[in-house]
This record gives sequence, C-alpha cells and structure tokens, in this order.
Amino acid sequence: MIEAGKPATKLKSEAAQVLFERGLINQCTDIEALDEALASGPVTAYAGFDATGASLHVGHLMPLMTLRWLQKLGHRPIVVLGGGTSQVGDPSFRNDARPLLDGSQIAANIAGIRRSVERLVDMRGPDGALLVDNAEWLTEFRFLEFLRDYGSQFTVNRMLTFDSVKSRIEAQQPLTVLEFCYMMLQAVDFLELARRHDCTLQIGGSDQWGNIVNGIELGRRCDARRLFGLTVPLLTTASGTKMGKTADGAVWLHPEHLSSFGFWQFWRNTADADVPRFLRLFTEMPISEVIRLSELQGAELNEAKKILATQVTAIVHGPDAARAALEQGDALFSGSDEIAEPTHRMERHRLAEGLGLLELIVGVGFAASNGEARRLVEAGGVRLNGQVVDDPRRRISSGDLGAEDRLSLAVGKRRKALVEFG
RNA sequence: GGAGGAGUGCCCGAGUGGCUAAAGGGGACGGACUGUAAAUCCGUUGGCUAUGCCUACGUUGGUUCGAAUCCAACCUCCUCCA
Repeated sequence: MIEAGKPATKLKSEAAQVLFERGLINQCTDIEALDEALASGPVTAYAGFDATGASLHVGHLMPLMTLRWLQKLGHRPIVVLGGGTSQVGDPSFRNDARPLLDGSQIAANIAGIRRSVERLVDMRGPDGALLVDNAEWLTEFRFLEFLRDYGSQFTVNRMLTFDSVKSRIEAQQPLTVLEFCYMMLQAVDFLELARRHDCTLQIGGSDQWGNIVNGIELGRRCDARRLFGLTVPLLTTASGTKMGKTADGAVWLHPEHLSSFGFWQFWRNTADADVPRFLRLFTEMPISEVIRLSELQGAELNEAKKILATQVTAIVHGPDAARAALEQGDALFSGSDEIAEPTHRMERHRLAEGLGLLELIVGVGFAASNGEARRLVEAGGVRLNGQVVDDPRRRISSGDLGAEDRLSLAVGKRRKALVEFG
C-alpha cells in the first residue's frame, strides 16, 4: 500500500503515472501489482455513487476524473449507481443514520446523477463506459441465500475494526444492523462486477477504503480473484474546510441545481493557494501547462483561475457553456455595469404606476424582500445606471431609461442586470 | 416500563416574567483595502402599505396587566436505570 505524497517508484503504466502526477491517488491496496495490470492490458474499473442527492457535487468529481483518465488511456470504466445500496445508507464516518430514502426519491436522484455522469465518461460505442444500477442484483437476493453465501464470508469481529464504524460505536451511537450490512452490500457489488464484467479495480473517496477492502477480500475468498482498490484524496480547500460550498449550498454538477455560470464562478473564486492543485486534479491540460500556470504570481494568477474555471466547466457542462460563462464573467467584472443583452424585462406601464427602487431590486431577484433590498440600498451597495443610489424611497421614472428603454441595475460586485421596459 | 435532561433566528449557542426581534460566535450579504484571492477592518442579517403594525423561541392550551421565560398536555430527541 502506498500513501499519498510518497514519490512514485518507477511506474510502468501510463495510467498509473498520470493518476499519480495528477494527484488523484490517495491510497492504493497494491500499487505495484495494479501498475503491472494497467501496463499489460485494459483494466475495467468502477466507482459507485449512491443516490443520496438529486445531483452529484464537486466532491464526486475526483473519482469521475479518475475514470475519465483511465478511459482516455485505454481502460474501461463502469459507473455504478446505487439504486440498491441507497435503500440502506452508508454509515461510514457518520455519527447518525441517514434518513431513509424511498423508491421514488431514489429513482429521481438516479436520473439526475446519470446526466452528469454521461458527460464525464463516454458511454457510446461497444467499448464505451458502462452504467449499471446495483439494484439489478441486490434486489434479487433472498435473505437466507444471501446470508449463507456471503454472510459466512464476513466476521463481525473484523467488521467492527473498521475506522468507518468505530467512532459510531465508541460514541455509543446506535448503528443498526441495516447500516452495518452496508459494507457487505458494497463488497458484493464489487464481486458481482468482477464476475459480470471482469472488473478488477474499485475507485472511491478516502472514506470508502474500508468498504473497498471488504470487496477485495470477498473476491479473494469466493472466487480467488485478485482485485484492487484505489482511493482519491479528500477534497479540502487551502483554508482547511471541506470544499464545495457556495452561498446556496453544495457546488452541484447538475445545471438545474447550479447554473453553469455559478459553477464557473465557483472555480474562478478559487483561493490562490489551491490553484496548482486544482489545475492538476480537475483539468486535463498537460502537466507542463499546469506548472506554467501555477507559477504565475499575484494578480496574474487570475488568468490561471479563469483557465481553471473554463476548463472544468467545459468538462462538466460542455465547451459552449464554458465559453458563455467565461464571457459572462468578463462582462460582469469589466468594471462597468454595462451588459450587452437585457437580462430582465418589465412592463412599461409599471413606471407610470410609480415603480420603487426596492421593488425593482426584488423584481430582478437581487433581494428576497423589500427589507433586504432596503438594507442593500442603505449600505451603498446598489447602483442604478452606474451611479450609487442610497435613497430607498427612490422611484424609477422614464428619465432613468437609456437607449432602447433599458436601465442597468447592479448590486455589489457580482450581480448586474440590464432591464428592458417594453 | 421507571428516573432525569433537552428542543431558541440560516447553523451553533446564551437567555429563566417586562429594558428581548432575542447576547455571542459561525455563515451569508454590503462597504473599505485589493487581484472576482487571502488576511484585516466597518456595517447589515424576520416581514410589511413602516416614527406604527404583524409574525417568531418544538405543538396546543392555560396563569398573568405582560411569557422564549411559569403551569398542563402532547410530539421529538438524548442520558441513566430495568
């Protein structure tokens, strides 16, 4: 087993080298043997995603990037959607049980997750990546059969030693049998994929180590198979917090939960110290280019951040969305409040009715209530046609309209609108 | 089944009859500085037809001139005992 950060002993396979230099390897059960396997022919690798949310988020990006690289280098990815395991809930490193999901929620979540996955790995063609749902086999088992076939291969003694459940037990928090069996289910997944698709490598987050190891063991005991496990690093920011939060919560991959521009902004706002690492992990630029960009200093790093944002957005949302986001970003921060195209439309007669500034701010969605809008105005954060307005009672009249009956409204540095009255 | 403890604003958490739209912290937002970074500093952080009104401290009722604060019942969670 290797730990992250240790220098790569001469790796033979391109795949292992790439994953290593990208920083995608945290731990591996047997890097030499895996390297050997990757060098001698195509390897089938899988990563699983439970349907705990309606969309994947940036935390899921690392295993997906790993699969993407493997695919690019001639190996074959399988993405497992946890339609079965989601009915149980992974207890790993959690001090309380997950709320149980019902079937319709799981189905809806899987549909959302699938769309992001399809962008990241190529499912097309006979050699394309495979997308499978573990409900396919997990729901088929009968209880006694399952216990006899697999329950006999696990000892509670060993299961209790895993860090992933230790804290729960030490904290004397209840760990139900249902949750406790999760690791068996994931182990069976691996075995099943090995049998069905000759899958020999499982990739997961570092919290999945225990679950992965169980699968490897099961493969050895049942079928004398040689399986491998690889974990990707936990994604944290330079400031030490678990990464992936914005004002509205997690940084979702699905455009319905976070717009492609919002996604782009997230990466554009990366802290300086995170830029080199993120370029490696989340873009596919040659390492030489990554290094060049990483060496930029001071304000020049902003260029690197834009490239980072655009590259990641292109991977997750497509090149067109990435380009549009870049343009939108440039326009937004060009210094003026001018935007080329109207973002909102309002009925012209509202001017005659005495449209208030606060109403306008709420109308374009920059504040949730008049009170909030009022505070923004009083704090001097609101600009009308480029001029700061600090009177909350200000009314909008036709005199405020410029060419084509438009006016610009901006709140803070990053929220700008062009309203057209027609 | 028995005994005790807890449920407060986006989150954590103080508050045990009026001065409480509720300390403090976090987060978020706005401002200054700047590079859309980090650090720092300042301000704001329930709603409204706004010198007033309404809604809010698990739920429902009650005591009181007046309750987040007292009482009762209920719901949820936790701890200990059986």
